[in-house]
Amino acid sequence: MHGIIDQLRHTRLAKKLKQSELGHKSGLPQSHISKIEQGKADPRLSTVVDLARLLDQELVLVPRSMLPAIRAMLAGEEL
Amino acid sequence: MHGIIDQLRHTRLAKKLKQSELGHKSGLPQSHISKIEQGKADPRLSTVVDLARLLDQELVLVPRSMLPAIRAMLAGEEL
DNA sequence: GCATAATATATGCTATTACATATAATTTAC
DNA sequence: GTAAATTATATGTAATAGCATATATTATGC
Repeated sequence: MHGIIDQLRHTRLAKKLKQSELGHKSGLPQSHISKIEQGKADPRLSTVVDLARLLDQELVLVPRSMLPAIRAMLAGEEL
Repeated sequence: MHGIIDQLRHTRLAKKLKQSELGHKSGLPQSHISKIEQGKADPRLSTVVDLARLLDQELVLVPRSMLPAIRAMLAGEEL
């Protein structure tokens, strides 16, 4: 689970956004963003979807068997 | 958000699993599975990740720009 | 070093989820 | 049609997320 949260945090940093800015956009207090990013809160699915979208990301459900192919695709995009 | 939940429900049906079976595997009561599947509860991220894994699925965070490519890939897999 | 910026921690309250259990309603199979 | 299977709804409790606000701590920039 905290793989997704770590990725969200990584993306926030890459976009040079502060926790307080993301909090403001999402309606959550900066302190709660901090808790979520540190794995100290288990956020609701809707909260994670909202945060992801604010960072131009989407949560997708995929068959586990396709994970390698999808990861390869994402890795290629990063280059 | 309920796109993911709908997909989970669809996957459960495709695997011919009952709500009570999924509930038992996940430690959640069948009644709560029902609520989640109907969008009447906003489950925690960890709950959704657990349910997904029990159905051989994974939640993945992807750049929105890559959604079409990933969806195309997933569609290909279904054939 | 110091001021400022940013994040982490604390406290408190409300609403909701998670979970238990029971039962009502619907669907399925014969 | 009816019984059995399955899902939906109800009630209750405990734990926690969401949210507000404040402040402590750490990081950054000069």
